[in-house]
Amino acid sequence: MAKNLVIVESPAKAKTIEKFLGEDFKVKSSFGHIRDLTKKNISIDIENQFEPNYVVSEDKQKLVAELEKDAAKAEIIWLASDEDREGEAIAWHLKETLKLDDSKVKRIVFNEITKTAILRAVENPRQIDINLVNAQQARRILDRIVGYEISPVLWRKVKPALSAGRVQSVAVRLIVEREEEIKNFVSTTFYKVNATFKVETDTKPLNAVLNKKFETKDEVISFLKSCIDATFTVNGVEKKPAKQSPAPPFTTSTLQQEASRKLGFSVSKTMTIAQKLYEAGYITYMRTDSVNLSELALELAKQEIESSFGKEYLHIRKYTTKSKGAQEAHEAIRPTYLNNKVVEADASGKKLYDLIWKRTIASQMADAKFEKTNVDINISTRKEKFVAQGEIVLFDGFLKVYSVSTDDDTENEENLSLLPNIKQGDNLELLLSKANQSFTQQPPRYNEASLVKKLEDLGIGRPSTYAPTISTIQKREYVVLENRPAKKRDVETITLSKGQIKEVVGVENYGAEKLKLFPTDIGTIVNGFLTQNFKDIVDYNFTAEVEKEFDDIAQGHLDWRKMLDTFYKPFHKGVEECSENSERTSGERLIGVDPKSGLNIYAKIGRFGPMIQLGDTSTEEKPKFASMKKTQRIDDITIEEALKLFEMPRNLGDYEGNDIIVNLGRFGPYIKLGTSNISIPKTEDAYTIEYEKCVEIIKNTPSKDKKVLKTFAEAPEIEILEGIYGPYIKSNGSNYKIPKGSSAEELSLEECRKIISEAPPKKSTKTRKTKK
DNA sequence: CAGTGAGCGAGCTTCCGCTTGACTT
Repeated sequence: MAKNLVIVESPAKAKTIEKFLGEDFKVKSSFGHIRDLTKKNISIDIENQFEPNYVVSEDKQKLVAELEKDAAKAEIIWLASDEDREGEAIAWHLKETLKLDDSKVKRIVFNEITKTAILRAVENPRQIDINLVNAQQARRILDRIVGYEISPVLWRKVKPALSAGRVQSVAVRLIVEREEEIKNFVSTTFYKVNATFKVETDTKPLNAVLNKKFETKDEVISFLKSCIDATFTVNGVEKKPAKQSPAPPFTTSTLQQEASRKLGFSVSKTMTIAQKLYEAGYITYMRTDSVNLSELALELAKQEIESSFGKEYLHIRKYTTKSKGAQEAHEAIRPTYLNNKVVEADASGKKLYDLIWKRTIASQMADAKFEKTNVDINISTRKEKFVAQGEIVLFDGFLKVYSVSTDDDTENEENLSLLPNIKQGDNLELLLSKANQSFTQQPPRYNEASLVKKLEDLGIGRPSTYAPTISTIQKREYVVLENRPAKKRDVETITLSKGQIKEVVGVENYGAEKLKLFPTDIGTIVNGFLTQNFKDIVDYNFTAEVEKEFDDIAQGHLDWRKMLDTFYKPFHKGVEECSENSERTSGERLIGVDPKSGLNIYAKIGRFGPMIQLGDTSTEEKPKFASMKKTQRIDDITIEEALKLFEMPRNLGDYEGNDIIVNLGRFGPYIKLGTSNISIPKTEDAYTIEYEKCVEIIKNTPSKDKKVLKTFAEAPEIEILEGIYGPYIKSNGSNYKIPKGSSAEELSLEECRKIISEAPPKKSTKTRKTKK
């Protein structure tokens, strides 16, 4: 039996390390945290100095029992969780939970997985840093208090099952406020003038841009008029060197951004693929905020660059992080072996690996060098100048393998290239001058990746939570990912050619959106409620401020319980005041009056989401209600659209003895026919769909008869059925998996009963139940 | 799995950060 037990966080890491350490060491993984506050209540004894109540969750009990057994047999237990706040806490929880004696525990850390680094770590053990652990406890408890005290206020004041938190609520706020900026944005128009000149000494024409933008068409026309008889002279030709440096290696956030821009991957898709590459040993850990590369990686990069591109392309660089709150427990994301250009993976895996390989290699390559040329051209009749820019690449450097893309989808940049041969004093002949009408652009909406970037800039959230946060705010229906078609607008183009000024009006597309984050009514209303009642918590600087205090705790300068006490007193007072005094918030808007009944029509948030109310609640007559469609917004729904919602259900008449009833359900439009319900495809409109079409849908819907493999006369409640995941047993409404190795048709009643009685109690049924 | 919204009140919802499979009918 091994004398040493090493515990790391990740099983993939455990496997690698075991190889380096030899027979005396057994390496196990804790799979992250092993215990936490209980989920069902706040789990903190606030009166008793914020004493937390930690429990080992059900899915970790087996693991903890195993670790206990291994620890009992070992002489020394090496706690090798990550070198950051959470890692230190994991080590401490392990020590506490496994009841390890101080004399047997050694805490070691390494932030690269190489034999030298690990052996060095083993030679330099230390004790658990309790200050750092306390900083984590403060973080954990503060997040729990914020989440579990504010969320219930939302349940009472807005809608059940909503949530608020230090991270998610700021994410929603960013999206809501950006939408407001867009709504208030007034586009202004301006004109950019460019010109094409004939050059005496070259056949290639010279393209230039006027150094002034005009606001009105009159200004443009007067400018072009003054060009008709003007002479154009090259005033100066200036050449200067320029360079571009490569981007640093990937962190989680930059990988998500680049995979989104270059490969079109969602944030969660990127993480799933990266996880697989990591488990296969192709890349280093994918949840990191560090841009650092290990000495080993730099050596591998050097070899690869020298052999593939030559010595002149090599430029070893050390990058330092700029992001707030980075803890740098891991390396940057890089290929484990840089000479490995292609990996065995599916198409997406190959693409993501290729991106990581290129970014890593490029980060250690030389700057690209350019020569930039600026030419200004005098106009004899005006003081404005035309300006031409040229650029030639002297040395491509890192651009040989990688160029960073930007979020700017507007191709504003001129296509820079080689200029024709010209010198100062040359006279130019104007061939064409063109003024294009342009419009100032509204601020861009966030997509998943740009939201992650913004959160990281604010120091909010961690690499392991970016993807889950994005999914949470969508699950709560605070925001939606949507596309918007382009709109059209007229654009004027005014040209001057051969002494003639002409105007043309064309049409341009603008404002198309693809997979952008839009706030919903609920998101907007909850954000309004939070910014009004919990201003400090949703402040963009809140996280940065508490992080400073967590750092003080980690340094031993601040007591964690005191810190929490200082935070809690005013916070809790705010919670109580808000739940007593603030009004229920429904975002109610009076749309107008129903022309038929004269009743008021309101749009508001109800218990089940956005709805239309016909009539007032204070009157004798009970109001009528109808849910709004997902695409409709309280802000801009019209009376006509609202009244249309009351046209459901529609009875289209008899079909084989039953009425065809078209209605809207929780899962969208459907046809009710007798006892069966049939979904109406998205291509049809439930408000206008006709009888014949419904019959067609009914006929095309396969009957839901389940394939019964076996029944028992003695026990009619037990059935063996064929499902999409293979055969299973159904008994009294519950389903049971058939153990591997047994044939479904040959199961006896006794065996079925045994499977049913031995089945583990259902764990996750709650999450699948309809939310009621 | 298929409209609900008053009011009564049971009993439920909820956070962030660290890690992977188990699971779905």
